[in-house]
Amino acid sequence: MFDQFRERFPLLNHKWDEYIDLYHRIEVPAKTILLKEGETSNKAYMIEKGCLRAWFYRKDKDITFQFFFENEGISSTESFRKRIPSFITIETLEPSVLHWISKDNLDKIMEETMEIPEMRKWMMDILFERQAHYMHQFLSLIRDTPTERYLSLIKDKPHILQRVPQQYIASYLGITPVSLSRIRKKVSGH
Amino acid sequence: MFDQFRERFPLLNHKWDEYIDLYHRIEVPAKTILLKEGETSNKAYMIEKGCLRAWFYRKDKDITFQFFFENEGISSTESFRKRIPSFITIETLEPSVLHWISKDNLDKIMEETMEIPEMRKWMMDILFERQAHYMHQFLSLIRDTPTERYLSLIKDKPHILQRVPQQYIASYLGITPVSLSRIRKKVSGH
DNA sequence: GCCCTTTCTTATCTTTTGTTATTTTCTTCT
DNA sequence: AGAAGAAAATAACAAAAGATAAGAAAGGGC
Repeated sequence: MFDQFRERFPLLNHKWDEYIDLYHRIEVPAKTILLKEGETSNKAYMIEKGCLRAWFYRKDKDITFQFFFENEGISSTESFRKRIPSFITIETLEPSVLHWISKDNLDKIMEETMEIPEMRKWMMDILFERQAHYMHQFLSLIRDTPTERYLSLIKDKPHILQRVPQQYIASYLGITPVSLSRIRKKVSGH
Repeated sequence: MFDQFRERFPLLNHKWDEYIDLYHRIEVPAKTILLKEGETSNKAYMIEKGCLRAWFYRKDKDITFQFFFENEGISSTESFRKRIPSFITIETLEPSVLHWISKDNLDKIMEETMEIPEMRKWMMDILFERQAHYMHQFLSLIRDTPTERYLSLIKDKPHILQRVPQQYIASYLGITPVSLSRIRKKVSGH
């Protein structure tokens, strides 16, 4: 799962071995909570296999605000970065295979690799992409109707619909499960 | 306006002079369009005085998705970074004093300063903060009602309400001007 | 395969928002 | 200051979404 990095950058191979050794592989069942709202995150995860969601409570309902799949990284960004309590819970939706690394070790990797211009550029790209991702999410909410957002989801991220229970998708779209069910009926040719 | 940077970082003073010379000061009236939807951005701006908004068309209505004030930087991020057409228009709301720099020059500054660990850390912080900003915007839209969002705006960013016409705030909240007017009436004690 | 639990759908009613049009208030410009 | 234009408030109606409850469908565990 880390071969993509190894191939991509001209860092000496043994350095990659060293870094990859700092990751720990774990297998966990569905509905495993990796980080609880209020706790301070000190692990970042890479997903080898499976699917996770990040969510939080709001008036005794849970609101999902992001899904994660294979080859993506996941952490409670602000909590992990600033060592403050997380406002989200991270939970597996399927049995998953994950690789985690501690904050201290990741910081160490960062410090070293950020000296290398190429790695730096790569890191910046990732940060800009993530910023753009959230910006477009925000934009879609002020611009589109729930029906339009559902249709975009079908078009752009069909894998989410296939693997994630509908109730979680509803809150991700900013609506109730009942409303999503109505929209689904409407768009499937009344 | 650049003194904040000069004081903050131990870069030799003459380096700052050199960088600051790459900025051009301009004074523009209200409703000046600095970048038009579809054009490729090659300038980034710093705001010395005034107030701007970023917006785009949607079904012949304009939708505002961000406001900018004194001491903030503004550009069509993706357009500027990737040299692709911008999907937003940038426009002054008040007569403003701005400082702009070309992409080439800013790239040059970046390349040099990113070698310095302290500057790098600062840059990373900025990128993370911006990511967190959009994330929270997104979150607020799937979590809160328009009324709640309006109340947060009063509480957290009262300066926006004081300086920006209501119709623009409405689309920023994801609702119509009529609806915002109703909400205002409701929360001001029926 | 069967039971139990969870998830999804459907129905009804209430509340909120959108739409369109009109009136009132506020700005701006000469 | 006064006129013209822009912005905001209001009204009336339509459309959409929330809340709650009940029944149908699906999925997991044994």
